Amino acid sequence: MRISQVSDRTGLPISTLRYYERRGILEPGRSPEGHRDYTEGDLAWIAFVQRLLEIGMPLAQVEEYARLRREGDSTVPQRLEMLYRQRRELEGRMRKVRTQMDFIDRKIDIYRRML
Amino acid sequence: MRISQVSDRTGLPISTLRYYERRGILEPGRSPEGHRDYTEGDLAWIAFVQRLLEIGMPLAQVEEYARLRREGDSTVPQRLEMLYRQRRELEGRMRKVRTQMDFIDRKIDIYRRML
DNA sequence: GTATGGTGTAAACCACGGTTTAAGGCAAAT
DNA sequence: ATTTGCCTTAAACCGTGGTTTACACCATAC
Repeated sequence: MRISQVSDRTGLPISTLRYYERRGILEPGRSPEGHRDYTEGDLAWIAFVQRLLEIGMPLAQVEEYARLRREGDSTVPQRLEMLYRQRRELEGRMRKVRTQMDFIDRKIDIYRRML
Repeated sequence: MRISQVSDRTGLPISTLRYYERRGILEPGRSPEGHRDYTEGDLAWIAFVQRLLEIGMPLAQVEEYARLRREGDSTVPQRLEMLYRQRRELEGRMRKVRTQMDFIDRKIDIYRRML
């Protein structure tokens, strides 16, 4: 599958697909003419990468994740550890949002009393 | 109070205090020599600005908030509306984090089964 | 044969919220 | 006297996650 199709199916701009490749996250095969040639497996991996980014994992960490993945199944424990770390990250974010909510609610209350 | 003390008490670098001033968020008085002279009221306002930024309000909106504040109590309803808007923003963020949490939990589960 | 569309590369550019540097000046403290 | 702390303006720089530009190549469509 060529890059424009991948762009259509993933919603990622072509430029971004090439950018991820520069960062070592993707490494599609090449057609005889030197064009990128993506497999369905590549597509699934891109979808996963999109999720990792959505949950706030920095690109550098996704890069590291990709590196581990290339090394094979023996690195599953490390990858799992990365996911756990990200989960803790999310827990922190959740707590933070709750604190912020409390703050804004108090402030809103003060303002309402002023009216 | 001079700028270095404000920097110490708020944790904001001097450069940032001057930057906020350029953006129209702060406007401390001046000493006879032309040095910035902050009051306790300024300090309280800076603390509030820090909270607004922490909860993810863009600097441009904080600027707008500051502008309203300068206009006096008649703008309290508009400011209240800004706070409501930010609260809705936070609600969205909360929902998002919950979705992300679900995703990562599912993925962790899959990986654990692989081991 | 030439126009169109897709591909390739490297490198500059973007938003955002600042931070840092440069270059010069004034006033109080040591 | 010289160090320290403040003042000014203007502009460059930072990280992050891309986006855009400039330029060329290749293959099919007309």
